[in-house]
Amino acid sequence: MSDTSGLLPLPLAGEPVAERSDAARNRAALLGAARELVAEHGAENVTMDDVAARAGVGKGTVFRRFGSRAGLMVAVLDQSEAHWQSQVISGPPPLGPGAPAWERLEAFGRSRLETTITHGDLLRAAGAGGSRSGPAASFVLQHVHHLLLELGVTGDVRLLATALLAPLEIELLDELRTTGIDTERILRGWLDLARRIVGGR
Amino acid sequence: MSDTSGLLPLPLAGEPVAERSDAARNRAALLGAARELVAEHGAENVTMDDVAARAGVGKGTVFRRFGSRAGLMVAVLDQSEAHWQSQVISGPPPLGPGAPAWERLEAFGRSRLETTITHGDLLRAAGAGGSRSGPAASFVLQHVHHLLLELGVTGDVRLLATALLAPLEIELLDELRTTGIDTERILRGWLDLARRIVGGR
DNA sequence: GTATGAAACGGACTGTAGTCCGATTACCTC
DNA sequence: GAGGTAATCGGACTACAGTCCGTTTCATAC
Repeated sequence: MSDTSGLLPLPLAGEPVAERSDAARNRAALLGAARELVAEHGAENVTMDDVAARAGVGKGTVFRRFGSRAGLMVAVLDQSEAHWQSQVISGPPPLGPGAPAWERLEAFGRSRLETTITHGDLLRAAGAGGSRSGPAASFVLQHVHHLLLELGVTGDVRLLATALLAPLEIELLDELRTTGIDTERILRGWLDLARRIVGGR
Repeated sequence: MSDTSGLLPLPLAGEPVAERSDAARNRAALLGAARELVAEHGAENVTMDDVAARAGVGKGTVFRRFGSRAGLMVAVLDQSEAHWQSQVISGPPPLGPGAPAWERLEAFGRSRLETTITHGDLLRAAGAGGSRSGPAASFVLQHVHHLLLELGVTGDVRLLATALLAPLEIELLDELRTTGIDTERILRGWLDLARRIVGGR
């Protein structure tokens, strides 16, 4: 009961109740194995058994740590997107800070479109909500939300940001490109959409 | 070689090369079985074996006719949406024809949002592209495209229509509602988006 | 160091989507 | 109506995601 020591496993805020050392080690091993296998064979050709074997753990462990195949892919994705995020947070303008908000939004669209296509197989493997769950996803939403506010957009900005991101989801892009619409046209369309949402420009 | 008879299986346009009678019979039986099972147990609890058994055919046949579980669900969906489509084509305004385009678009959004949520389980089972493939999906796109044109929207109207539909996809709606955003707010947000896309209003 | 309880482990097991190929059947020609 | 052929059929088979539970390992207390 009495917390005599001041140096405990700090059960501070909400959930993250600290992870046992073997658990942490396995999480890292699994993430590494998954990253390698995805790089070698493409996300669509990586099975959970593969990942478990490469990491040298049992299959049950993969699921205990990541919940599902989609969950694992989201975790890999979050790693892969770290560099992109750093570009947005502290890279050179106009993607990074320092440029006017509208130019940052333009740069964001261009860059996000590229990144989504590059990580296409991971995003598809991460499943429907893959591009919408996990740290990477909320970072993106947060960023657009912020830019829209800076641009003086009024109303339900949260929903407008979501609406602006929706057409950049991989499934939709796949569909459009299958129909013969190329990336260039998609980008122009998105910029037009952004312009209309932001208003007068 | 020589086409002496004028009354052949008419290989007219593109694909539909006519279906053998047993094939057609089985397609109908499968569709019926699937519809019943979905109604009884919900799409997420219907397996391909169930459907094959209920229709009294082999499992291979289900896949030959519909390609995949998602394909089957899209087919069921297309049936389920027939009534909704008829409302749009020839029902009373403002959803049906006769009302000003803007009012029709408002009615469309409201109605589409409801329908998507109602058919949620089917749409989810139809998978990512489920709401974007099949006759039902292209009908919806076509309709929005048409209304936007009537409203004098200029630019890449095809892409704008797609962008306007994207936030109504079931996965996104699920996500929003999980976050505690209710249907009413989603609808208001969508109408705001539509207003911005259409311009001045 | 030892004891103890909780958490994590692993791999056999289950359920289901999707494939394969020999047997069957519809349909056209003569 | 017999024959030929290409499409269709069916159900055993494969591959993979996800579950379950007896066993092992970690962390803390004493």
